[in-house]
Amino acid sequence: MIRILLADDEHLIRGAMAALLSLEDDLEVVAQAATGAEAIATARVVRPDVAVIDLQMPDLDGVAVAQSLAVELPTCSTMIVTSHGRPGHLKRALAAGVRGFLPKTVSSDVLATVVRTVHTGGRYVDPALAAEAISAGDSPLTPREADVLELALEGAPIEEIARRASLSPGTVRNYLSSAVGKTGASNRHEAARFARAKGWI
Amino acid sequence: MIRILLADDEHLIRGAMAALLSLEDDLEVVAQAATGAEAIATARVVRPDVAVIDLQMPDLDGVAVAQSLAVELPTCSTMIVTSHGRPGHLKRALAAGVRGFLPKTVSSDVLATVVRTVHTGGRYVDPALAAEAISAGDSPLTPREADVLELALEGAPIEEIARRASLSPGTVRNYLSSAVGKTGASNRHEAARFARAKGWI
DNA sequence: AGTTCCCCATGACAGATGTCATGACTCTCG
DNA sequence: CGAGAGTCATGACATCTGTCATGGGGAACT
Repeated sequence: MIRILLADDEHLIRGAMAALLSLEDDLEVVAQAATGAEAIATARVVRPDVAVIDLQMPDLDGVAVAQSLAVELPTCSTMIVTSHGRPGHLKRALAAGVRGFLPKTVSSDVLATVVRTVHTGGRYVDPALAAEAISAGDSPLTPREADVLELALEGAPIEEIARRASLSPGTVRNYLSSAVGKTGASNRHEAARFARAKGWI
Repeated sequence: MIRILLADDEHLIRGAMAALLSLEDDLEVVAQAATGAEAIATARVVRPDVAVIDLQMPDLDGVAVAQSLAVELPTCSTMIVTSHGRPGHLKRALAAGVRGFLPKTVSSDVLATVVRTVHTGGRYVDPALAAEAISAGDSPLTPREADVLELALEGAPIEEIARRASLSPGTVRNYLSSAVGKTGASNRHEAARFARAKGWI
């Protein structure tokens, strides 16, 4: 019997997934959590075999949870399910030791299969997401450029970005200009959206 | 027995919700759809009592589906479930004749209860979303301002917005300036994000 | 030691953007 | 009808942004 921890902030989804996984004879949902912190705390106690974590949760990112679990419970395999699969997340997740990465568009059969796969030490990444990640390529942005571009995401004026990044406005403009060039965008806002879509920030 | 049509592009969620609803004795999921168009086509054939529609789907918006169903199948009550509850959607949904509006954070009990409520002609809107919608207030933007601001959302330069809206660049700048003033933002990008958050565009 | 890349900054310039004044046309409402 | 509001446009002005040249300092690699 594979003991599963399920974490998703959407109560409905979580309950439904639990119901669905429980239909399988060899799977058992032994704990549920609605936040990242809760997931970690619960995992410490119940020590599940597999943790199925939603990528987007109010507090801790699914990847952050996976990172903690990898350290604290090396015997527990972590897999992530997500609604919006951006390439960057996949890379970060794999780097954090996640063994399975699925969009929520897969069928329940696949989910159950992947739970078994990761439990036996295998890995599984959704082919479509993998292809997207490969096509997105590596980020051409330097760390600083990425920082600044991320602050630009909310549409703040350069003055504010400079303050928040503790840089001179001129430097911010240089970084942004460079980022705009690298992304092929026509202004920083477009560049920021593009980089976000690629998972670079 | 209440006959239900379930539409959600996320296969996993849809299957899970179906499993969950089927646990109830008086509910029966008679059809499922992965897109808006599919939902409408299927509904025409199976004529369900209640349609449970996800707000965000690849093709047609959940609200658009609700609108079609209200016309074609007046006997079918429509309710919408969503992950990201923005106030504007709620208003649009109610205007489209939707009888129930829920975030996916609710428990399955609530879902089942609301299905029964809307089936008997009642209405149900999640209290938290309702409060948010009220606090967001009505949009101060004129229709044209909203149009233009929406085009600005992607970060396009004014030149392109003007082309896409078939307006002169000067006019676009006037609308945007007005919108920026009304939202209290410091530039159009911030204004666009703000308006989006409020559900105005 | 030299090269290369990143970080940070400044200054200058052109073009994009935000703001304001102004005006014509249309529609609605009292 | 007149008032008010929305739509569309133009012109002028100040400011913001994007781009480019330039330079010092540090880290990494050859």
